Amino acid sequence: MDDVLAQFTAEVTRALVATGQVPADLIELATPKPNIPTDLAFPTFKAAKALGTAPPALAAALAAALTLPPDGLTGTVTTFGPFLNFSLHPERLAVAVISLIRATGAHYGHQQIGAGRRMVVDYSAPNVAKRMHVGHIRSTIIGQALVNVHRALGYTVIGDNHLGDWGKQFGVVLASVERDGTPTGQGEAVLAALEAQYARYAADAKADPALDEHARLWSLRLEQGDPQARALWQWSVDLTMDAAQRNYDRLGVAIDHAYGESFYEPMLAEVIQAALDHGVAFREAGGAVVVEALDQMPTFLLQRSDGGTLYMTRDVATIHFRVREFQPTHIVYVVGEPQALHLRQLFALVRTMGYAKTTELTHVAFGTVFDSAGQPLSTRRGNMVYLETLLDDAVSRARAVVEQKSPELPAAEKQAVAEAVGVGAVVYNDLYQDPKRNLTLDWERMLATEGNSATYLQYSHARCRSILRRAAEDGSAAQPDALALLIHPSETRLLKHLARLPEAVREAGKRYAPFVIADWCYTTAREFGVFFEQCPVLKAESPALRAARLALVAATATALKNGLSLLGIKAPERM
RNA sequence: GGGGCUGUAGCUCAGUUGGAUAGAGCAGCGACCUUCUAAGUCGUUGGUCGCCCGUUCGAGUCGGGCCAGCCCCGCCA
Repeated sequence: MDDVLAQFTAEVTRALVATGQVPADLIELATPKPNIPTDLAFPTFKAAKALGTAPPALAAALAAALTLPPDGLTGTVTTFGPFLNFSLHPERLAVAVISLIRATGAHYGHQQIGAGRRMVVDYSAPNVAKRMHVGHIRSTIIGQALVNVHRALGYTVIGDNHLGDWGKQFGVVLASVERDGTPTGQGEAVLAALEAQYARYAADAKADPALDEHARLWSLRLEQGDPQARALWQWSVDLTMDAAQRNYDRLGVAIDHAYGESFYEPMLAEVIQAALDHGVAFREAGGAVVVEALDQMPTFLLQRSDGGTLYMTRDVATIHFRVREFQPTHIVYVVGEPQALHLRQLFALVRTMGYAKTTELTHVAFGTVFDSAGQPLSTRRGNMVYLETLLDDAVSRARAVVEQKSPELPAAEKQAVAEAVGVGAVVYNDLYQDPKRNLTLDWERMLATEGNSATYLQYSHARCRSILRRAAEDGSAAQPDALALLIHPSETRLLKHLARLPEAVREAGKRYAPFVIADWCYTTAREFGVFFEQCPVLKAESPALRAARLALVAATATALKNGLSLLGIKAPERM
């Protein structure tokens, strides 16, 4: 089913072509900026030039010659100099938009443009034996939103959690466990303990070469499949995933697979050999396998001189595996901007090797998180913020606000609202702006309950639901409606914006930019806020108008909830 | 030295096939709760779109050159 604006555009295009005065390939319609009081414009500059006439003359001639369908979505047609402007017909807009939202419900905004395409999304990727921190939250939250958006667009999406469960540092993890024992506890607390003993061991090893050598030995035992090393490693993987899962559950994150780096260990020799055979890489005198001067990019390694592999090696193997296993049309990496060069090199290498001939490879780069003093967050600086404590803190602050604003709610509901609001604030903080910008962790901004904030969006939804609940209680919800009565300017503005959700979802997918949907949600909430002030619903002048406004409120609630759901934000019924 | 990202109001950000008068929020000032949730709404203050040049009917948007901030550039991930 075409969305309303697509129908409108098609209708206008058909009418323009039917005049016989302008060929279809010269018709480029534009959506004017919000400050321009029209809904669709035909800037006639190019067409006029091609036809050898003046733009204002062409606009006027077309306006005179146009015949629009009498029952269509187009209302008035006007000219403004060289611009030929089309406005939506308020009554028919209301009927079309609300009917479509009613018919599609929780799927309003969903479409099928991605049908038949398969997308692997690589996101989250926590490191085993470490807590998830703000660096992982960006990948996790942006990645899940992109998964949601592309599923809504009809793509078959496969999420893959590329766990950092391999590499040299595991020798230190295992050696420290051997020396200091296995910490016990729940969630991130036990991981914190493990991190601490890792740090102690690493520090001691700097002074004591024997400890360093011992860690190297554990690393080797692990790579060779030694049962004891393997068992300890598995224990740390399970521990990490348990803790991560608690965070994922709260964030509405569900990742289909977790093929960690370790999974690719058996495929690495083949990858190195293939690169050598192909000639894209060579083995230098010291033994290292080198890729040089690929697409003017800096040299990098596929194998260390001591025979060890690198994350590049595993990443090549990962693409090779994903292509064979999933036959994806797209692979999307939700990885920080500092790794941009690495991924460009990776993509260039697999292209050269012929591993991903028909797969589009995309790096969705996100910026670095800074603290309020402008310092990057790092364990070493001591300003690191961990995901679980971040969520807990946000929820407890939200709880205080709920206590103050809605003391009448039952305790269990207060807690549920606080969880939705607190977690929503953290999620929204990562989704309200373009991911490639750097982000400042600003508690005031993040936990704001006004302006462009998750809380404001949730509040707007709750207000809709509140009206609908009252209507259901007094029985007025059952009245027959007359949607064509919705012609108040604030109603029309709201309806026009509701009509834009499908387009916003498409754009968010195309640009890998969830903030497009966040923006849509925000504008929806604003337009609803104006409508709420200006148009009484339950006390509307007539039963028919009340019923029509109730339908608009219901449509707004549905659409807003859909938008929030794509972002992974819950929409409580009351708050 | 080479490369990437960013630069729009005091602060945080939108502005994407070039198009009309560059938009929000926060902060500041002022107004509105006997009417559906004031976590709201309205008004107002605030701009050399980093700088210069170019492309053209038209540039915040495209191209080139500078400037500033962050990041990356073989044996970590």
